[in-house]
Amino acid sequence: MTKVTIRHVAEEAGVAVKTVSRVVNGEPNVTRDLRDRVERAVEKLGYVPSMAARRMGGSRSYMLVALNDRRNTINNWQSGRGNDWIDQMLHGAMLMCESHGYRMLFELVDAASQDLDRRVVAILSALQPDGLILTPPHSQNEALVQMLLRRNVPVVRMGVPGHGLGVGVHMDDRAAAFEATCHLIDLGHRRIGFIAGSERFAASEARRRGYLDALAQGGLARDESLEAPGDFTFESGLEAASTLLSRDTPPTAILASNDEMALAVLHAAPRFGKTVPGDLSVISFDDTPGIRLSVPALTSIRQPISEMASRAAELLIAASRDGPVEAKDHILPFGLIVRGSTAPPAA
Amino acid sequence: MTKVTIRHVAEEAGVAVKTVSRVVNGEPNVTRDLRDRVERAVEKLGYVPSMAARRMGGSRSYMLVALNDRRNTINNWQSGRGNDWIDQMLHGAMLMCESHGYRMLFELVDAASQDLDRRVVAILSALQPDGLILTPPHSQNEALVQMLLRRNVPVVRMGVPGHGLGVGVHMDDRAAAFEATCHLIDLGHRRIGFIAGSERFAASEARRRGYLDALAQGGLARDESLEAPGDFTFESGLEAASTLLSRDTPPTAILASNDEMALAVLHAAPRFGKTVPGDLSVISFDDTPGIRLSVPALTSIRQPISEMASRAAELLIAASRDGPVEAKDHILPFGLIVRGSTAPPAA
DNA sequence: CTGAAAGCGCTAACAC
DNA sequence: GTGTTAGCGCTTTCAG
Repeated sequence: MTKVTIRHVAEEAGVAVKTVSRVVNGEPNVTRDLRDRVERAVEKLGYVPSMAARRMGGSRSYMLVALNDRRNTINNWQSGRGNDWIDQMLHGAMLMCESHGYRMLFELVDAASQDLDRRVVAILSALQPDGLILTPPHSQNEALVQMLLRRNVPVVRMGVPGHGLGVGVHMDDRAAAFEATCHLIDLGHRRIGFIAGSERFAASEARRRGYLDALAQGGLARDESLEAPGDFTFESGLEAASTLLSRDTPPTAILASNDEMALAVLHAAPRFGKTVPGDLSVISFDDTPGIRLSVPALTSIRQPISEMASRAAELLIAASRDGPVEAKDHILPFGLIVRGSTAPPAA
Repeated sequence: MTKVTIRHVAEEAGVAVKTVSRVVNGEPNVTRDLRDRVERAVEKLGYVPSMAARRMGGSRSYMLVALNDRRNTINNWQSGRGNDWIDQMLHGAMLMCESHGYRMLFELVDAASQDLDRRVVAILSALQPDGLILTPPHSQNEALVQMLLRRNVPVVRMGVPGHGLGVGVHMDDRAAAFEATCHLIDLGHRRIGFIAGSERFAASEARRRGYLDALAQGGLARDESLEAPGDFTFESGLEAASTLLSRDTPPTAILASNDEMALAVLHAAPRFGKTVPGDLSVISFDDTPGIRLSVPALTSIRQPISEMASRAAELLIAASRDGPVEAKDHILPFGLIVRGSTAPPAA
């Protein structure tokens, strides 16, 4: 447990502490010879700089913090429903951090908290990260983002457009809903239902827009009675499905704003004498792990979560070296994964 | 962005820095009056101690590291299959850490790595955590644990018994397999198949033992041709199912060592003209999120992952205050979740 | 190109 | 009870 410090390396190599520091951090102005000697000493002693000391001495902490909604996250964990967003975010961000010698710390703060700002500032004070990744719904909290920007905290907003307020890394939800709806129209559907997502999330409105865009382009009149509200829960999906399917002229296809609600449609369909995809096609958003196992497996829009997280981390790490991130949006491609829940309407 | 340090608080309250430190850390020997003054100053200034500085000055880092297998974890992420173990581990450990003012850092190291020890030591050197949570397969690597213990790193081994080598937090896999098998026997099954898990994991052998225990207690002779090997993958489950179901006298029930392989049995059954649970009952291990969605939903043994992680964190945090953790095992209760995949055998 | 010295914000040890 | 001092291991600044 004898700790190896930079001083030990310096002695071993017969150089000054600062020289070791230069070598370890890849700084210029070291002769080949000294560099070799230091590297050999580092190797021999198994030296690894202490993160804490680096933070104390220098201006960087080699750490990024990702902020997630506490309630949502814990709910997902507790219900045993899994947590695809968290998984994919870790996937993307951790690996990117790793490849740059950074660490990713993942923190939970309740988005509905009264003293949200205070809590976030407390995290920043304690951790002093080199950057902050905000996920929905935090990432759409303009007041929060503004406060952070005012404090010069490097921030990337994930899952939403930055609209000039900081940098955003996201997919085009509107285009995705458009493409999903077009897929249904191409199959021959004319009455296409839509189950909206929670208004707490900006993506919900974008998805509705995309749905309407596609109707318009397909020459189909908007029928508001084909649009049902939802809040991303299974229960709300059940209710929306009942509303839509009990109409006199029910839709032959439904676009649900997330997987959970689409699964609810699958669940509700038999009660209305509908088989999927025979009598009813279903498309969902998110492509979470479970939907491969449903019967039928769901056709779904895949969000590039790990890619967004990876990009977010990359931008922040670059910024910690080269100065402020440019306040622009990075739009990453989504995918339409066609599985068994979509088919032409019954003749 | 003006950083608030302990010195600012000391000035504001008109006391010495050490007094602030005492108050913030809940140490004794401070009068009511001074304590109040300091607390008010802390509140007013929004002071939060810097983790890095705490680590530098003191003997604690207020941080725990959880070590997971890199390959497994990344595979699960990439395949979009979800990662229940990681989710539940974070759930348990993070919340426990949070409630004690600790942080949880989650690290990936390839268990098959040639220089595993070196990599782990590098993590410890960089982070200097107050404790290390080992998960399978790292937690069963005796050499690794021994190295860690030699270096006086506080360690908790998750998912496996400690056998006196450090502290273990786990469930009783043997008893769980026993109970699952008994459930099948109680339903009236006499020919019960078993699909083993990968030998890389110690739990696999324990599960086989439990299966055999139950057969013995139920007065059923062991029939080795009812035991098929597996490695926790869907493919291996498919192969095992084929082997078992193509016998002249196929089993009427199968106990699979994890969900993935059980889902494979569900998938294979129709090919052999079997319906589940009519002709074939299936029980699995792990109770991951997806199996609620399979048809039928799987009866499964639930591992108390979040509880184990929570306990592990608790032990480590206690140890960082009160000295070494006692080298004993903590056995947490599992659950048998009965769903739709088990029923009495066809008459 | 290299090195010496001065902190970073905190706590441990010790004095008062 | 309370305050003072001396580091922790690094990087920053500034001399050489």
